[in-house]
Amino acid sequence: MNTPIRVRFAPSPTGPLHIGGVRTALFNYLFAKKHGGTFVLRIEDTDQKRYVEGAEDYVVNALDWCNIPFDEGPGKDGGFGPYKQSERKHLYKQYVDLLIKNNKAYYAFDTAEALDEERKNHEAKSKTFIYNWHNRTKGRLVNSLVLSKEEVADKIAKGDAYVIRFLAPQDETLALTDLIRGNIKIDTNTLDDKVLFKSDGMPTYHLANVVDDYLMKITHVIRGEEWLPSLALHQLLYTAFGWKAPEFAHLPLILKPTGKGKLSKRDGDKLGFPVFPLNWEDPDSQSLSKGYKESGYFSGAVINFLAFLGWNPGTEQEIFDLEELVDVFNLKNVNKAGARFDPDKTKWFNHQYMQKADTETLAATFISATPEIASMDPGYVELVIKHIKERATFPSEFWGLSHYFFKAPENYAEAALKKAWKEHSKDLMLQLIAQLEAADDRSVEALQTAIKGWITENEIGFGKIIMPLRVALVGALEGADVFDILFLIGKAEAIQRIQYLINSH
RNA sequence: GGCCCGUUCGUCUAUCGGCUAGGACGCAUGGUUUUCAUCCAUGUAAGAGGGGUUCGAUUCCCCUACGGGCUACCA
Repeated sequence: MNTPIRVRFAPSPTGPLHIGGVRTALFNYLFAKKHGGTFVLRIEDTDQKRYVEGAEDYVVNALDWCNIPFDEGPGKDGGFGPYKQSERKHLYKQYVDLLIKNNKAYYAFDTAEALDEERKNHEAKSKTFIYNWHNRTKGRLVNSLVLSKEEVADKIAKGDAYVIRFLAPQDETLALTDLIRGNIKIDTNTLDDKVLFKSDGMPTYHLANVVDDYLMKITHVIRGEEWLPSLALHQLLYTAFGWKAPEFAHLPLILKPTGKGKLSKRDGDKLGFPVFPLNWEDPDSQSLSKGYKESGYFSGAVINFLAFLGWNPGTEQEIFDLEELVDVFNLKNVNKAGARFDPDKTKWFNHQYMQKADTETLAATFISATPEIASMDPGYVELVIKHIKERATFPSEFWGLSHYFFKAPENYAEAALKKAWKEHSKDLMLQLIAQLEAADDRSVEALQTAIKGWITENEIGFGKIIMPLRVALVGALEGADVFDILFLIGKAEAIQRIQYLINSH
């Protein structure tokens, strides 16, 4: 009795998929998986002018990286294909003709220039030009509502350009339902007669969207709030066709971290955080926009923080993997208000995921990304990672955090030297070398016991030993536990580094 | 301008008429680390304003303000 749940993510290939788009895809995915449904990807490329080469592949790759692959879509036919609207072009005309036949739509021959002119005139009188009931049969507009049947047929036969407009009903109050926002009432007199079919023979978004959702048996339309104003039109279209409309849910928008408006590409450039999942090189300007992937974000972290933009589980748990999200996701917990994007919190999420990440994998990527350690033993690198990952948010920080595990410092930080290197230091370091040579170095603990014991017994003071030792090993007063460093690089290397500091100061 | 949606700490949010308004990020302070970071603890800080409804409103209704979206032969 239950109809199978089918949702779709329907981006337009006009550029790289924006992080807001990824969130829409994610919520669709979560909803589908939660209900054992199907997640469909449909490419809405009805506007050839805005088509951008590579954008479609980008969407697929991005979803793939995010681990939210589609069940049906381009290259994955589930019996409802094709999944690109340009390949479905032939389907739409018959539906719009049906609307014309039933007096739900009409031909309009107004040129773009003529309409622009109307708009300007209205604006000059500080009025708004709306193509609908109050002027479609009056004024200067040319359409099949005012022309005779013969005139219309004649114009079409002659090859005059035309569009097909929806005939919005008059004096009706529409009761719309949104799963997130509840009931919305709309006066149909405020609606305009939207173009359904363009003069280039392509449908507009509104027509293609409704027809395809119907043909693809979509049960729930989960999309961004920017579509809320179109809900009335879409509902009306379903009614006009005599189809049962799907359920609708409009997601709150993702807003800029600071300032006004919704998150845009420029915010990322300006504030230094990605707004795209993957790198994107603009084919025209050749300019590169950084992606989350290439910036060192874990896809799980990106998904996690995206899920929390406009949604929350109602509990105090914040870290969720994809499966857990599927488990607890609920449209009822989606907020109505727009959510400001917070780059700091995304970094915090990434830090959390860094701690959970597999050290062997981290070591492997670290090695391949760092020429200095290309020939290092992966086991050793993994040990190093274990010691430094708690201080890292991104893998790109690894080298800066761990270089002293691989090579001796080439110079010493001025401030560190000033603080740690005193009159007695040379002598003490010489003594330390002697202690190290004799020390049991089979474990960190043994090493630590030996050195600490020596310091305590002779009442030298930890600072006098540990600080210059750290400077010798690291080159600065920073880094991991000094005994961990000592143990990992080995006492021979450590002695060499201490000797070098003694000789040079 | 018109239409629609929204409004709890700086930010993301919990609260489904009865709370000292909870958590997280950020920030501050303290502790751990004789380093730095992490980590831990504590602190900081909110219900846009005005009317109703009610014994009682952050929660329900209305108005105003503010924010956002849409207003193309773009999606």
